[in-house]
Amino acid sequence: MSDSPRSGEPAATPRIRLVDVAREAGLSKTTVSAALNGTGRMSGAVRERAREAARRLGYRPNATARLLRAGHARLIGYAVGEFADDTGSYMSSPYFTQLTNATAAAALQHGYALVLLPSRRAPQEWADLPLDAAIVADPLDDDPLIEDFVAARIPLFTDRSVEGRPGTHWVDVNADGAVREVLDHLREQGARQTAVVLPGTLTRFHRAVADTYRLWCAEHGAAPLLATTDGPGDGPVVAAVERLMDGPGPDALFVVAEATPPLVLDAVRRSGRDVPRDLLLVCASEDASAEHSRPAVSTLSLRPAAVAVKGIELLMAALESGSREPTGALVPTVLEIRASSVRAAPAPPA
Amino acid sequence: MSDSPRSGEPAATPRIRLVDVAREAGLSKTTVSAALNGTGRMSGAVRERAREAARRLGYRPNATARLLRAGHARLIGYAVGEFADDTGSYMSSPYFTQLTNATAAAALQHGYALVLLPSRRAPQEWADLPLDAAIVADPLDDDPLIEDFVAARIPLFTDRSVEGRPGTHWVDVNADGAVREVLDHLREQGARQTAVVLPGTLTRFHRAVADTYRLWCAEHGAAPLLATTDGPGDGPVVAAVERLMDGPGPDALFVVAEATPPLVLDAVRRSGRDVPRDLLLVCASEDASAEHSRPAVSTLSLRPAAVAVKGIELLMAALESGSREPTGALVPTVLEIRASSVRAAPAPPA
DNA sequence: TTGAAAGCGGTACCAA
DNA sequence: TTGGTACCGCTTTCAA
Repeated sequence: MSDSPRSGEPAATPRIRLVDVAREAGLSKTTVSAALNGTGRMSGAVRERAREAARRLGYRPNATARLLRAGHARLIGYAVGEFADDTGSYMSSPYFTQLTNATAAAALQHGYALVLLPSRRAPQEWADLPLDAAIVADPLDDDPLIEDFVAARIPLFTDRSVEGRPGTHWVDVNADGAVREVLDHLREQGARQTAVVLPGTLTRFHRAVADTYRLWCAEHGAAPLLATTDGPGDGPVVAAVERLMDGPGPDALFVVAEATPPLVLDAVRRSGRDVPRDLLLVCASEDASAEHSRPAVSTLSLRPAAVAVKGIELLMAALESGSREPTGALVPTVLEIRASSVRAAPAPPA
Repeated sequence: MSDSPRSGEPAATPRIRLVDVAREAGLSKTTVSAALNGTGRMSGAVRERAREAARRLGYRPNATARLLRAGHARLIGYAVGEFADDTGSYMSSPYFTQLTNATAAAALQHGYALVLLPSRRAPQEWADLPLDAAIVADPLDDDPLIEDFVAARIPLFTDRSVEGRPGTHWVDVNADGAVREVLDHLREQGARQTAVVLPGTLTRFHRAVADTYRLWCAEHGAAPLLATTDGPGDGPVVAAVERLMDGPGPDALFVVAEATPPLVLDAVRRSGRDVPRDLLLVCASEDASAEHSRPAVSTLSLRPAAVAVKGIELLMAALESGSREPTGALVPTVLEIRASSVRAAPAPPA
């Protein structure tokens, strides 16, 4: 119940403080502090004496006290859609895994560490954490978390939905360009009709994809064919593909809902179609398994790592300048063309 | 360069402190603090006056100062093998993704947040963070990170390699039981020889698997057939499986190296074998795609979520009692038997 | 019911 | 070169 070592416990050795070291070394707090931090000017002998005493006592500076003095904790809060939810449907996706990894790496490189936040459950649960900034990946519409951070005037990095608000910084994927690149590519490979599979619950990105898809179809006089999944995960996507393949169907498929590419390939094949002969396939996915299936599956990478790096860059600039001027950037996607979307596979040389 | 608002910047509004609110409300720090925290005894009018002033000024308590007073930050450092490395080969595995998720969720449930740490690069980089405890998932042999935490007397949760050291807590997967369960299952299904695919670089877990495998083979008079991958990721595993399938080969396969199950299935099929007729297959994997392939792939789950929950439990117990008494626990695995490892699939009823 | 003052554990400014 | 002391911002004890 109490923090004081009054209870009848194993009495976790009351932590050694700077004063203890100073007393042991017969020096003052100031001198010992300077000695250990390598600052100040003093004889090598004194410095060594202080260090020796610290070592002997097993002294560890109290990080919180330092932070209080420093005025910042170099800590960035990080929240993702369903993150830290037992279901974890989102975080099992390679996109978010890579985004999280890359964000942590980029932040660390700048001397900041990421704190994993509960995304929805309890609001303001981060209030006790000394956050210098926050990141909300894949925010909901009118995400309360975003409102919280903005209200707290904590520099925030998230998607374009915050564009223009002071203290916010956005990075988004160029959905429009991505969709056009994929559809153009498939058309060049001879596709007459490209069907698209989207998740049932649309994020900003998915809405943009749907819009551009319809637009592109109108521009090219093609009939849009849009399938929607019943939920997240491989199962619903496979089911949607099977539904799409049931009947004459399209001659190209662009699966945007996240799924394991080899599984999509299998689903198409079960309909009796050959890929790429009867159907061209592109998946929006960061899953490395795409390049190891036969045929290898063409993928559209949303480049989570690039999003992370750019976002951290914007955040760092804001943190260093202290400016609340909003900034933002669009990150281009990358289309990796593999065998699954190339109609005329030339005979391999030799 | 400087923290003081001296530079010619947009002068990020000097943060509102408790004293500012007190002055605004015409009260003392003490009273305002009590009012905002809902502690102390005071007239509703005064409390409201304090709150109103805080709201008007947009007051946000300084988390660091609170922590200093509280004596703990409720922060747990978290490091994984190659985590926060641009390569990210490890973290792209569902095992670590789920382990991380579940750990964060469990910690959060106890009021602690996870801080993502750089695993190898710079030692002691966490020294500036007010960590109450640390977690090292998948430590290296004689991991320097572990030595650091132990030396710093920070309660640590990792694998069994630390067994018995004060202040450490371990949770491990029951590798021995897992291997026996899988091999027995395959044997019951008629397998005469089960080959095993392991990663090239063996972790504690993989070494235990190899040992038990050899032992089991000796006990059952079977010839061990062990293949090793050239590196992490799907590619090398697929290559290893292809090598194994080249020739007469075994009649069952237990893939322990992490790979996308449908890809393994495909690799086996390319050798002309049918699964499960010609070859029974079990993969050690947390990948959900296993249940959506045709046939669905049997998996051995190492239960990262259970490991996380148990580990956090041990850590919390230690943190609450202040005891440095080492603790530990073994978590059982789960074998999900699906079509890929059941030889005689009975005709479905009706 | 309210407030003054003493810390929490360091760091940094000066004076000696 | 070294040490005294104020201070980071908040909570808490205790006296008024």
